[in-house]
Amino acid sequence: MKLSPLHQEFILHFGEMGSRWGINRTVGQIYALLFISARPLDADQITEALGISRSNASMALRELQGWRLVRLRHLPDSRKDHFTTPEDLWEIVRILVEERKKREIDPTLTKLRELELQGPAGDDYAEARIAELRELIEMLTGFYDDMARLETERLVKLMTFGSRIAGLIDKAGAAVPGLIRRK
Amino acid sequence: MKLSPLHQEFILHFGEMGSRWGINRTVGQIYALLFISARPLDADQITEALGISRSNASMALRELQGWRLVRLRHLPDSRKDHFTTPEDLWEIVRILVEERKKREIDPTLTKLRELELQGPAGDDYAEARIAELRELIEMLTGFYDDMARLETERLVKLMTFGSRIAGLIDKAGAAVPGLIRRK
DNA sequence: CTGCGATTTCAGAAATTTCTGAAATGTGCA
DNA sequence: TGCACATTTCAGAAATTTCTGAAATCGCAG
Repeated sequence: MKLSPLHQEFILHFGEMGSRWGINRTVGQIYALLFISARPLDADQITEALGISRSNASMALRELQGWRLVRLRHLPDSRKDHFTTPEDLWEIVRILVEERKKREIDPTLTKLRELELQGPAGDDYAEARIAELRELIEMLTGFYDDMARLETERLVKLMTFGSRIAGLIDKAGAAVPGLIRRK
Repeated sequence: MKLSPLHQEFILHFGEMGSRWGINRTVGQIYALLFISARPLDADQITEALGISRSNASMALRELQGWRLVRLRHLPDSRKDHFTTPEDLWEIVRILVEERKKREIDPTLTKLRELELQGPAGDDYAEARIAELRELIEMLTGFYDDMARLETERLVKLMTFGSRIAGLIDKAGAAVPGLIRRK
């Protein structure tokens, strides 16, 4: 399992970016390796390709599975576990956004609601700011939920259509009064 | 500068979330403190409120300014630097998305283009995968650029309108053939 | 200039995260 | 059941990140 220069560079890049993406180098590298591998790899192949310990690979793979970015696959000829990334890039995008939302946004939304539930604390500015932030997050996650419900083809159309949507919305919004509520 | 329980909880939460958001605890806490403060604070007030060293505050504030999430403000009565967060939450969202794009996505897009430029490396699968990924990122960032260009009011309308957009798109897309290209 | 308060820099300490090797546990086939 | 291989766990080592205190630098009022 020697890596071509292309693989090398791609994998090293993902390793380096890992810390910015909130994963560690090994996790990033394994994901990259699986992403550009035509067929599922087992843990020993990964271990050898990346020059890491078997236990490190095991933990990183577990984390990637926790993110649903890597899947276990049992090949008929081997008793080892083999791993792959989902083929469909749009599926990967959906998973990534959903998982990041779960880890980075939902806990804060919950906390903000808790704080509001605790009632007035005698600091109007802070309370207003917290309420405002909660409302914003609710709007953004609401929009995300709507988009997530669309099938991929429509999503692609929508994105390709880009800013021309804005024009449509003005018309449509005007045609459906009461629909538009501004913060 | 003693903090109310509300402030305490809010600030501690942002500190804890920091690691998930790719910033450290101090940076998260300072941002939280400034976010719910009705008026600008100077570095010593921050230092005292959070129980951190002056130098730590200095470095964290520098990082927050690098993110454009905190601004320097000179108060007429004091020669100390004072700090605030932008008032407008939508502005904050725009800044956050833009900065994260810059740090988390742009370097990878650049790298993918580099790899493609290096020409065929004899691994069709990997090359196809890389091209596919690059195209996807281009589509997503292109859509982001379009949305970022909209003024806030239109953006809010669009988000509120939610998935009903999809219906519009189908009609609009049909009316503009050649516009829709599916990967 | 000079002096003083404010700020930044930076080397090392402290804390946290990542990684390893060894031991424990799991799995299924003979 | 027992064996052979596969995987996971986990305590400590290694690496990295964060934080501090002291010293250096800045900036401006007198």
